[in-house]
Amino acid sequence: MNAPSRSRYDEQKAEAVKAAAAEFASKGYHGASTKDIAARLGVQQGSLYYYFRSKEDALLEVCLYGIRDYVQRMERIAADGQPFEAKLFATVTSHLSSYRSTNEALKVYNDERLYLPPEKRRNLKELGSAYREHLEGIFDQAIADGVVRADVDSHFAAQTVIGICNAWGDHIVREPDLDLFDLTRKCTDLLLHGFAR
Amino acid sequence: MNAPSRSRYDEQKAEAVKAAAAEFASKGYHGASTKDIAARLGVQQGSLYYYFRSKEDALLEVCLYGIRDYVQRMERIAADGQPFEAKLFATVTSHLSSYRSTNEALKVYNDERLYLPPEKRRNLKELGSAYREHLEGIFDQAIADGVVRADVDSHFAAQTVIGICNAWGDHIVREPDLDLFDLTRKCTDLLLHGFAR
DNA sequence: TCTGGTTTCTATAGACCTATAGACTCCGCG
DNA sequence: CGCGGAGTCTATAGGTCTATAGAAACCAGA
Repeated sequence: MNAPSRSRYDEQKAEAVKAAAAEFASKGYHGASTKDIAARLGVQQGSLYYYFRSKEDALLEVCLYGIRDYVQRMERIAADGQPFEAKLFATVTSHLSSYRSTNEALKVYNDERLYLPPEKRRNLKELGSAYREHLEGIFDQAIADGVVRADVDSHFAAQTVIGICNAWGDHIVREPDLDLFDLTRKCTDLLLHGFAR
Repeated sequence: MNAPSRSRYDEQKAEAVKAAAAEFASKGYHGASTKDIAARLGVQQGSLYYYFRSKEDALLEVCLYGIRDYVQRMERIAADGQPFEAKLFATVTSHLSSYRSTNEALKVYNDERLYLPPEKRRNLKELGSAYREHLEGIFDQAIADGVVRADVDSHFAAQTVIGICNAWGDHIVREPDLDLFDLTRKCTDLLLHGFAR
């Protein structure tokens, strides 16, 4: 991709983050050892410490990698001029496809970030809140526009959208041939109209 | 409760399972040590092995404890003669309130069961499948009755109901003064009618 | 009080894990 | 060729973890 502009160090570090993400995702933060990560990366255990100050820092980097571009996408969706339904569809698409594109790092963000000490979690918290608040804003706007029912609690709605996407994310990670488009359609259909006739 | 009918061993073991559940829920299976569990129970680390053959067995027992009565409740809901809406409400109520009543064991079942080796997970799998299938059956029936739209995929619907409940379950465990009734109402409202006007 | 069973304790073996220190290899450049 | 830095390796200190073995405490009934 942008190989020429990245140093060998950056490239290798990105690989290391991916390896850590994969191990953390499948075994959990505490269940994955630095030896496991190193083995996946094809180096010796001690060599990891050339790229990470500590295992905890590796987790932090994976989490950041997992949520960053994802928040940016959310900002773009919130700011574009699309109607509510399109925004919702785009949100779900973005969220679900993250589970494929960013190599399990989002799953790690969701499941393992709580194991970080508070001071290291601060940046993450801001990113996560930013995401939720953008989504809430989209719902507030839709309520004001009369597209969403006035009695809907936008905080509940945003959390639930995130929750549904994360819940299906677990399935996506585990079942590689799930049809994401179909799943996205079903999710937005539920969110908009429910199951009742 | 039924203290007279239970031996001292059974009582202490139940306490041990609860302690293990609490530790596994807050630190994860690998992050919680047998020493932590013992400390919470008020005994020495080695003493745990009087009740559990291994740490893994402790996890298994916690998971079983977490899902058992919950499946039974689902069976009762599926079999009662109530209309669909009432069944759905009861399902969500049952699921969400489990996160309070059974002391985090359901959370452990959801988040940590994958760390069990396949042979120990078999029983759990059956219980989990039973749960999902009952829920699917409720949706199939509702579709047949014309209460739920014919184009709804009952498998997707069941998984999503479970996913939403689990997602909110995480919040419930972390925030003790969430209003469960209100939350249940909002969830069923979403599931039935969606957010759109 | 003595006895046998139940429950808990102490102590430890043996494994594994993180992080560090210092040596080694590789490669671009003068 | 020789140098210097980047990246990787080996080896290990120091800690924690699970599981076990055997001693000790407790308790009910004869």
